[in-house]
Amino acid sequence: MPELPEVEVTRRKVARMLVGRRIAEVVTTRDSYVFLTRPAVLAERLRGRRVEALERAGKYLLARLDDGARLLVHLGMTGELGGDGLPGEAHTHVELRFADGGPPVFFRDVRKFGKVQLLAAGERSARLDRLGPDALHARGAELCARLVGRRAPIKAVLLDQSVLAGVGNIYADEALFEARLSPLRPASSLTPAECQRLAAAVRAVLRRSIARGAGYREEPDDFRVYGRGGEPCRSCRRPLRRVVVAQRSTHYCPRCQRAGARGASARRRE
DNA sequence: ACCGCACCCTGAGCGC
DNA sequence: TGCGCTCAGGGTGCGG
Repeated sequence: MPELPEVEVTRRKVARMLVGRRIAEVVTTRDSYVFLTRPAVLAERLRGRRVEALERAGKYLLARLDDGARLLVHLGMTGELGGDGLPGEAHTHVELRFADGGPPVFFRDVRKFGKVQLLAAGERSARLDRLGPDALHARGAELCARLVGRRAPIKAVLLDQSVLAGVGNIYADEALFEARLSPLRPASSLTPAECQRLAAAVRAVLRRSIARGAGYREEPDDFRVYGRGGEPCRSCRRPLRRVVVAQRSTHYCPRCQRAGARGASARRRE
């Protein structure tokens, strides 16, 4: 579930309970899909380390440790990081206990699509290296450059983390609506002006969501098109459409987001 | 290099 | 109540 806004809100919240504290003990469940670093190794290397900072790269969280190592966490679809978990609660995979005796921090993930990995000091991560520019600071020219040669629908390409890191299914739909671009447009057909519009829309929808405190508690009303197939468009009142693009549900207004945004009607006005 | 698809895992909601 | 089905906001890896 978490896209960039949820991850950023989590980062800000968890930074307060993590940064500056020394890890005394690590409790994990048995090895599973979520552990890119074996639980025993993770526990051994984290013990005694102090957390210097909690950073975000796209949808990844990175806890920087005092020995230069980094703890990488991805929340997948259902991952949660926080201090309000119960020890031994189902789906809790990691519990960090601290030397100060204060409240522990938990990593939970029902579906186990999340990931935990310890990167040694200076160790590179192919996952991180793959990421494009952070979507929160998307720039039109950068976006445009990455759409060259991409014939897939712009919606599908926006989900590619090497294009813009952090955009997921919800905010891809929201940004395309805001930019008045059809999700079905071949990515490479976007003009520089449209790339600018889209980059600005991506930044805007992400920032608004962070400001609202993005999360599961978000009001359905906060989304303009996502999950609203069949409902009237807020702009033109005609029904929104739900289609499947890149195996993901995709919501848009066929009238406000025309496939030929640079089509006949747009050209006629020029 | 790009694209579509299968797959990873669990729970919620729905029709019967 | 229970069963079987579909769906879910993540990413990777494969073959074409």
